[in-house]
Amino acid sequence: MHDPSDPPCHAAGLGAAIKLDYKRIRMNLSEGPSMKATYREVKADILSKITKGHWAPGSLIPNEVELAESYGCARATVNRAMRELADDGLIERRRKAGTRVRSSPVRQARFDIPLVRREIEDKGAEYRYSLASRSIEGAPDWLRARLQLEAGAEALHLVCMHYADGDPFQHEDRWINLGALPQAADADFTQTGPNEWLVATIPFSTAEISFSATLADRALAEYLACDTGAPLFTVERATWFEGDANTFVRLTYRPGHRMTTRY
Amino acid sequence: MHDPSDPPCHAAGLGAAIKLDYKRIRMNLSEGPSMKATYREVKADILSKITKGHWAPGSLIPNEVELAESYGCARATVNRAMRELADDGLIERRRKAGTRVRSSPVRQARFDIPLVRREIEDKGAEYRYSLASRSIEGAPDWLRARLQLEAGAEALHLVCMHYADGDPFQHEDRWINLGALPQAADADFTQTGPNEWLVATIPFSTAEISFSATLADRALAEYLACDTGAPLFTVERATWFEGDANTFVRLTYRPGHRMTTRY
DNA sequence: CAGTGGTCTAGACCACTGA
DNA sequence: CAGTGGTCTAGACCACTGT
Repeated sequence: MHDPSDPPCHAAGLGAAIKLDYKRIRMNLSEGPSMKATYREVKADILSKITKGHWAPGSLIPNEVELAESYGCARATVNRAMRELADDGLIERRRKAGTRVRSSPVRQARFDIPLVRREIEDKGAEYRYSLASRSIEGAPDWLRARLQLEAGAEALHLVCMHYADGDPFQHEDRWINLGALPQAADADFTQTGPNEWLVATIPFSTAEISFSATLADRALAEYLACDTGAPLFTVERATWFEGDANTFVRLTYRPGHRMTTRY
Repeated sequence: MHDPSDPPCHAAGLGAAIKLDYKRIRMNLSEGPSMKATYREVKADILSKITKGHWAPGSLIPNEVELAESYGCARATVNRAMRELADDGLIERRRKAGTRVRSSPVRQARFDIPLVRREIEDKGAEYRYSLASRSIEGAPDWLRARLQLEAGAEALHLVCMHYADGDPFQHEDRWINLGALPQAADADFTQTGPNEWLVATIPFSTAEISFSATLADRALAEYLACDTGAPLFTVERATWFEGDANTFVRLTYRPGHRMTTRY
């Protein structure tokens, strides 16, 4: 994930394809300090020792000073390689105890959370947006619970649709906390979606996101032009900015949608 | 994601809560080089400048040398702070062009992909495993396509169930490529699941993972003790080791399952 | 070609933590 | 208390890339 050669959208580069400098092709990193190694080469070499089983899961790796000597580089260089491997979940480091190969590597995947517009345009399809309904309501109990809002909090409730080449792609059911974002009441959501407005207004926030499967009820089926009872992939997201909840959204995708990544 | 103070399982620490050294409490990082700053302090300070709007999205940030002077630290220290912010998707760096605040930050979330056993035991429930069926079959066409297997490839097909406190939790439909893992044919999957065997056998591999929603058919409904037609959250994963596909699995969760994270 | 980030170094001190 | 990783430095050279 640090490696600039990783594809930008995916993660945890196990296959750290390093750009090979042909001057270095002949060197055998496992042997002597024939040439100084870069941190990427060190990282790649250690990685291969792990994946090829030379260093078994759970076993202790030489310490940084020793590795630096054997690779013929500075300790800081080894340190960076090891730190990234630790971030990638492949090794475990503890002071005094040393560094070990993880017995069962942490499996983690990183997902991009794109704006719908980009998601659609990246497919090469034409994006279209439409606002289905807009109202200001007292926040219902489930929403107040979810966002930790006070009793009596008011929210802007929007229902929108996103289309790809004219076909329904995603249904958006959004609540904006007017206590934190009163200016949302004056925003015009008929031309662009609330997501784009929010990104422009509060670009940096923390979020809680969850994925699940839901059944198409009558209304959703009509919006998404699918059968009632279809299984739909759903994303819910709540975001906060400086402690205040500002929005909750439920995004429901058309049938068959998948979210994919590599790691 | 680099910050050791982040919770271990989640990601992209926007709220980089740094452990405050009380000796430093009085210093104002935005002012002079009254005291040397650590990379975490630099990172936190830059982050706050961004989130609080002092540095607008799209705007240019001072270069490393200038920042190092204003924070009273070495350029390498600023570099590490900035590199991590770039990894977190908050800023964009280009040689010669300098560093800019991302106009719309890259939203990405990191998910842990736990073993089912851990997932269940972490809930405080008792884990139970059961093998429902086992057979060696020619790989069906869809599987050969998905894993890029040759015609005539043989696969071990396993169907398993995972229970939490006796209730069905997850249905596992797994195919193991016997071309790459012939020893799987001799493994005993009656006591422990194929996942644990695979982790022990080929701990490091690359994977493609995808999430979707599927409908419970008759068989799934019986396995999961739910109604036919229930919407089920599904994870599919294919893994490769050194270019050879070794397994494909479809994991279907009991109704109502959610996968959640923060970022 | 010049400005910016990318990386490396040799050495230093610090912080944790296992024995 | 001693060994290991965590971080910082001051300086250097390199690799891109905008102008």
